[in-house]
Order: sequence, then C-alpha cells, then structure tokens
Amino acid sequence: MKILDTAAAPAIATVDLILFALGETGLEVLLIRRGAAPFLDAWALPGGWIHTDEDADLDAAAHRILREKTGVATPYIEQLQTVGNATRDPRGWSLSVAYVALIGPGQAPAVRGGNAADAAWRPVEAVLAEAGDLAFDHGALLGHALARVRRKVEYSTLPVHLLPERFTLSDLQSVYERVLGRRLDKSAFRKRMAEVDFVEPVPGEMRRGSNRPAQIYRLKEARSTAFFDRVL
Amino acid sequence: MKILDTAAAPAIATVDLILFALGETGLEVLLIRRGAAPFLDAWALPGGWIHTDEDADLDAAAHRILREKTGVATPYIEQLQTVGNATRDPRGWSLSVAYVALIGPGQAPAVRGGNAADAAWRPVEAVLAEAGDLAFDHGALLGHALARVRRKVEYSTLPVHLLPERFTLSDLQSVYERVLGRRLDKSAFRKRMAEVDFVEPVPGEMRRGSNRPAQIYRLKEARSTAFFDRVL
DNA sequence: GCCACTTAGTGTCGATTGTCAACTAAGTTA
DNA sequence: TAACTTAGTTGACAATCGACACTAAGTGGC
Repeated sequence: MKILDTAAAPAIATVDLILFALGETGLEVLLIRRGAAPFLDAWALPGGWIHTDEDADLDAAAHRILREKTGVATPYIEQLQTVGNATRDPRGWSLSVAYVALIGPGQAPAVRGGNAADAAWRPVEAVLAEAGDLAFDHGALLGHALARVRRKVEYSTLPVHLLPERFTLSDLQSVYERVLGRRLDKSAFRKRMAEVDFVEPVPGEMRRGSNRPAQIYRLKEARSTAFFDRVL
Repeated sequence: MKILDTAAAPAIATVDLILFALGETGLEVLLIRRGAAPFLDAWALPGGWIHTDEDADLDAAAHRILREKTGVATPYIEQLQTVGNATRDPRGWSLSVAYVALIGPGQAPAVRGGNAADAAWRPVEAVLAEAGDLAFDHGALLGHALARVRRKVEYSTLPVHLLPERFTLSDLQSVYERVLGRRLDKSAFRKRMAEVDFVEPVPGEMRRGSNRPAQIYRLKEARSTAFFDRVL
C-alpha cells in the first residue's frame, strides 16, 4: 500500500468572480485589465489566488478578492462551478472556483485598480460576442454564468439582488423583463411574488412621480433567495 | 507592483464522489473505509487527489477516481460544489471538488478495495443520521448532495439514471416515488414525461409478467437530463 | 377646476391544468 | 372461463393560469 498518494505537482488554486449589475442596456459584467503576465493587458474576470494563510475558507477568499479587486461590499454571492485543467493557465495545471455575484445600483462604486491596470463594466452580450478575447477561459466561464443566471431567474427571486434595498414591484418586474428579454404579465407576476412571500411593503413609504404613487418594498430576509413552483 | 501574487502554501486539491444508487429501502450511497491516516478506518466518500500529470481536467480526474476506487464505468456524473477551508483536513488547507454520480442496478459491480480496506452501499438516511461519523466533512457533503438530488428530481428527468438502460414507465414512476417519498398520479406523470420527450419506446419490446405486458422504453439521448416547466 | 395622461394595482372570464377515480386492455393463474 | 394483476386511457370537476380590461391615485396642461 502506498504511504502517500500525492499529486505530481500541486495545482494552482484560484477564485474568479463573475460580477453582474444592471446597466442601461441590460446585464453588465465587471472586467479587469490584467497588469501582469500571463495575458498581460488582456481583459479578464476579477480573480486571485487562494491565500491559505489568511482565507478561512473558500467563501472568505471570494469575499476578500471581491473587496481587494473591486472595492465592492458583500453583495449576493454564490458559487457557480469549478473548472480545472492542464491548459487553461500557461503556468500549469490550474483550478478555478468561479463565483457569481449580483450587485445593485449604488453599491458599485467607481471601479478601482488593485493590481489591475484598469477596470470597466461591459454589457455581457457584447463581451460574449468576443468571448475569445478574454484572458484564460474566462469567456466560457462568463457564458456559463450568464446561462445559469438566466435560467435561475425563471424560477427564483434572484433578480432582487440587482436592485437597491428599496424598490417597487414595478421596478422588480422590470428587472425580470430586462434579464429575460421578454414582457411579463403584471397580475401574474404580482401573484407569484406574493406566493413566495419574500418581500414586504415598507409602511408609509411611497415612490412619487407624475402619476399614482407606488408602494415601496424591501427584502424580508437579506441575501436570501426563494424559489417558485413553476417557471415564470 | 508584486511580481508574483502567490499563496503562502499550496492548497490540497482533491475530488470526492457521492455515488447514489437505488436499493431496497431507497437511495443508497457508496462509502469506503479509509485505509490510511487521517481518519484511518473511518468511513468516507470515495475520493482522491488530482493528479496533475495524468488528469487532463477535473472531469477526467473524477472519472479516474470513480474507476480506481469503485470499478464503476461512466455513469451519470455532475459537479456538485467545491468546499475548501483550513480545518477540514488536518494536513492543511484543503480544497475538495464534490461530484454527484447516479448509477443504475447492474452497473454497480461487487465493490472493490483500491487503497481502501473496504467498501459498502449504505442507505443514505441511516448514514446521515450519524453523519458525524464520516471522515472529514463528508457528512455535510452527503447532506448537501442528497438535498440537491431530491430537489432536482422535482423538476427534471434525473432519476432515469438510477434505472437500467431499458425500463417501463411504471419503473420510472416508481423511482420518482421512492426518491421523493410520495405517490404520484399515473396520468399526470405520463403526460409530463411525454411533454419533455426524452424517452422513446423500443419497438416490439415488452416486459412480460403475470399481467398485461408493459412497453419498454429507453433514453433518447444518453447521459442527458430534461427539465420540466413545473414541479411534479 | 377639470380633463388628459401616466403608472399602480385589482378583477373578470374563458382556457388550461391537476386530481381523483373509473374504465378498458392484455396478459397469467386457478 | 372467471378472477386477478398491472398497463394504459379517459372523463368529470375543481383549482389555477393568462390575457386583458378596469379602477385608483397621482401630476400637469389649459
């Protein structure tokens, strides 16, 4: 019997973040221009090494990298998938744990550098059209993340995390429609939201415009997601 | 600017498998008794190190470990989640990519040793009741896997992979019922299966017993899973 | 002051779906 | 040939859905 069944060489272990926000044109993703080899000057997803001496666990590493690279504070974050192979990083066998994060307007401050020369919000569709331009396999990662988010929007309350803390039901419906790319029926939408019971009206607070005021809502439990019995 | 932003110490990278099959009492999971420290002699999920010199990618590593530790050939396999922290393995910061695999009867040969002293199929409920007895955090991993499978059964055709290649619709319904723990309506069930159109009758093949013969079906596309619009 | 306009939120009604149960079908066994 | 078992279909009724219209509550034009 072998005493120690160890790998030939340790794998490189990193965390990559797919950070989504809602822009003028729809979903946007945060990209960072790489300031070091490999893929110097190429656009990439924000990511970094796991620091075994300071990260208590994977989620902590994801939060640290999110903070360091983007200056964003604890939005909704969820592990997506892990990719690992011999070819994605020229430096060797590389393992990347991908996290999807959603962020509301106002929670995304002016993007900062970190050890990246530059950072920018880009419309997902445009980025995916030239997915091959991204560093590593980040194009594929982004595609996978987008598919996951689109699918999950169909049967969950995920999109609330793309809104500010307080919002109206019309705001919420509009987010669903923008992410899904199709119109939804107002009464059916409201019925569905009432069923899962995950938002509550803020008493007395109304949004006023040049029309009927709208009730303002907030999440019942922060950072949570509810699931529908049926697809929207 | 730092030249190399590397981790203090490399993380241990492993793959763990949660292998489910259908037994007399319901879902069963394959456990292996550890033949080496840490957790010598404790029961554990089959797993192993990533071999950066022979595994082309993560999925290949999962398949290799499945083969080596269990002798099972390529069933349905899906990445579940990745856990990583400083405490789960006494040897250091450890990263484990967990895969869920489903296997049909007859595809599970007599369990073999590998570098494990022993292996056995155990009913999931019984194992979970004493989840703390498993090595590492494998109890939690198993719980998570079971929750994922149970949930996915509600809205997908996942359970076909627990059956042999050829089966009747009654067989299929029975698997759903056993995994979900409740009865389903026959006509509704058949309608749902017809909708997603993922199985096809094998012409002329019937299962005979002391009653009306039943049409035999097979998967239209092997190793694929379809999704329902609504929950069962 | 009143009417047009806009967006919020509710109600109606025909169509669809799910539930429950009965019914027909096709074999084996007594 | 009648009783029994499981396969597979059909029908009635209630619950739910989806499209669309309607009411509500504000602003602004004139």
